[in-house]
Amino acid sequence: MHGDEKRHVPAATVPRLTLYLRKLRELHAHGVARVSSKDLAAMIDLNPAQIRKDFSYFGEFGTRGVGYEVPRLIAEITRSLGLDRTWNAVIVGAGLLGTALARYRGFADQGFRLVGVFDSSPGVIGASYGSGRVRAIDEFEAFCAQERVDIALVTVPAAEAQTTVDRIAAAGVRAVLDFAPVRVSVPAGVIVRQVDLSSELMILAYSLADDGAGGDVS
Amino acid sequence: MHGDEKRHVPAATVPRLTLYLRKLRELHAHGVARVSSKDLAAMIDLNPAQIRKDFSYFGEFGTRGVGYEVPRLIAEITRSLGLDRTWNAVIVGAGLLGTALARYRGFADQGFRLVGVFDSSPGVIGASYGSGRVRAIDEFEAFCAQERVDIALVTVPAAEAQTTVDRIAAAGVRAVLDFAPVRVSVPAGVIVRQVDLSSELMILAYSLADDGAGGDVS
DNA sequence: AGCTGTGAAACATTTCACAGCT
DNA sequence: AGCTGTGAAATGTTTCACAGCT
Repeated sequence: MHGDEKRHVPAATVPRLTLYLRKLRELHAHGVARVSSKDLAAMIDLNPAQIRKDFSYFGEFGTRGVGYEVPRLIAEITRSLGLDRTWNAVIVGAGLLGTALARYRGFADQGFRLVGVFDSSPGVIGASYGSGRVRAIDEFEAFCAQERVDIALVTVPAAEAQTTVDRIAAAGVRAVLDFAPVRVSVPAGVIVRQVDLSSELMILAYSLADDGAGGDVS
Repeated sequence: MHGDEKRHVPAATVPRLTLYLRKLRELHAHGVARVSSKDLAAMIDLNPAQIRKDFSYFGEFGTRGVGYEVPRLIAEITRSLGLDRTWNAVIVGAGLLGTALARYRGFADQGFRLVGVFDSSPGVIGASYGSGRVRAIDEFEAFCAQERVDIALVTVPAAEAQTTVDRIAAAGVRAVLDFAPVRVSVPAGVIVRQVDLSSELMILAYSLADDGAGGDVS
């Protein structure tokens, strides 16, 4: 209230900030200069108070009676999310999904830089993926010692996920996005998020089976 | 309490059921016949009461003093999630991600059957993706009239996501898994879930930037 | 008059703690 | 003695409602 005291940010707020940022960039691209929480809420289908409260955990970005300046708000959320810098990412596992992600431009748009792709299979090592070549996983530790790696995207088969993540954590990488359909455990200080296709399909199945409709599980 | 009255299932319970199911199948494959909520909780890193309460929304599956029979529990959760039948899925958008998903076996393992892949680009239509060929999106409505389609996985570019989903919903498909980084709106009765890579990366960036570690946002 | 920022109320979810069965 | 099933308490999140600024 009186300075830069660190407020406690609810876990549910952070994913919403990414939605706000995306919509605000879109508004900015369309030349919109100002927006109110009411307007933004209508666009994202949320309660306006939710939006104001989410912002309030990071500061006071608006003007009473007026609303929020779009560029200012973009800058503040960008900073709040830690996107005012570049994060280096690697992909471990150059299978179908791994190579699809490696070729996906739109990484860089958001301040994420793909600095390497690794695999253990000799048949894949050396293959080209757009801007580089797949490296052997055995080079991973040496690579990390040379180049800072902030985030690892893990796209190895389920059976290899845990040992892969162990290795990644041991090499000092502190954030993992796991696409394998297994929960992995990590030492304290390492964050894992999981993107789980079969889980998502099952949740949809539940909603379909449960009732004719609106069984929303989001 | 006295029959098959439909209890209200919290939205947060359903994703956890998929985790239980996966772990139970693993236990079953390893020949484990019984498990207690305490043991299962330790494996998934959850509170035992959470697990018991999640189950309780669907019935009483355990035996006091003993625990849960693994096969029985698998059967009950499978049924509760609506996985005691086959669900037909299509992929719309045969780009990098779409084709990677199309080739991904492990769909069928879970009772999901990929019955078609669609795209609008002449360069891609007719291309083979393992068990079939990419169809023209213009055939989509006719296809849906012929074959039941329960779930559509949308892997088109962001700019086309909304019109694609409109078309899918109009064709009578009631569940969508959207991989495009835009929130789409749908008529009532249609369920959308979003898998959002850049949002996930931003959430990881927040956790990394925020503090040295444990800034868990899951 | 209009919109933000925020305590307080309403609602949802998780965890505790224990009665009740085996 | 051990473990489930579940009310009740604790915790977390969303929404309301309004004071305070422009």
